[in-house]
Amino acid sequence: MAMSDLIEKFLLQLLDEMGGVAELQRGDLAERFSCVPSQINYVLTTRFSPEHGFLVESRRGGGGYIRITRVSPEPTALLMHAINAVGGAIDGPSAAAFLKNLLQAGVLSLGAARLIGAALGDAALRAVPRERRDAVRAGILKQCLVHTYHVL
Amino acid sequence: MAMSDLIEKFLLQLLDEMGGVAELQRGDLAERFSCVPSQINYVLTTRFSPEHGFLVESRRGGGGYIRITRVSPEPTALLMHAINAVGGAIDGPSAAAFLKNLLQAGVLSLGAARLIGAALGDAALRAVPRERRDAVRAGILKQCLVHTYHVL
DNA sequence: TTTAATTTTGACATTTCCTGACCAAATGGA
DNA sequence: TCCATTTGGTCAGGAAATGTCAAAATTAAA
Repeated sequence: MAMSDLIEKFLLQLLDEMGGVAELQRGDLAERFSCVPSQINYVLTTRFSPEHGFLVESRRGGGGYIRITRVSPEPTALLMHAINAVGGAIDGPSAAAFLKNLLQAGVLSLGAARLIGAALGDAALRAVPRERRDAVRAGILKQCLVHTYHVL
Repeated sequence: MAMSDLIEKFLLQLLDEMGGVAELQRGDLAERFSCVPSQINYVLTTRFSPEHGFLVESRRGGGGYIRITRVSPEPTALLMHAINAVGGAIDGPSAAAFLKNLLQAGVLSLGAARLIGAALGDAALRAVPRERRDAVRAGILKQCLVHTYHVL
């Protein structure tokens, strides 16, 4: 088993114990495994990338740190599925359910979900005749999701 | 956690307790944290800059002071004005200009501005007859801004 | 056995933090 | 007025972290 695998395993276990967020110092970890610090970067980029469902933040200088956060894996797949599932019309409650799901899956931030919710509400669509609102709502929702997909 | 972070935290809490304005003496604060006075300046410039939403005033000499003021109430006024200015209908370019202004004023994040832009675009409103799009757009934009106002 | 992919290492760059020496302004008393 | 005292400001440099990149070593695949 390569050293990178050991480091990965260590970090995964740490993440489990810490409930999804682990904060550490690169030098410490490197010392613990008797390797050069830059090897930690290698492990982070190859095994803790966003595609693998992790977010890595860091800060340099005195008191610097590296923070690894477990996020939902494969947001793009979920988004694609959601976009296809919206269809040509969608009523308010269904749209709200969609947003709630994507929020809980971590694909949308709370702020984004609420913002889209505001754009989809009946208050926002007052200028649209009732019988056409579901179609308009679908168009807006889809476009917002497509936008989110592109931003990801 | 670096000392600068501790000082920042202390000041933020003080600002909360004081309702947005904190007045203090550089030497006192430095002594409290056992650091050199210039470290206070470092914290102020790196964490309480105007971009971060703070105003820092000071005076030297006997009875000198440093006053930190939270200047986030500004965005709410801008938002109110914008909401009132939208009116009952708004075309695409005008809406884009609105968003750009609010973005530059720091009222909207880049992500939020783009998201609203996506919800307002012709692609999202293709289910709406052209002659009614400006009215629908105004409704959505207004509702998004109202939502942002409530979140602030 | 070759060839390609992955891992490991180290030199160098960049960012952030902390300190201290020196500078500038306001105050107050002689 | 003059000057000593009391504040805060500025700047440069060292220290403490992380980031980058490419070459060397190893391992896996054809």
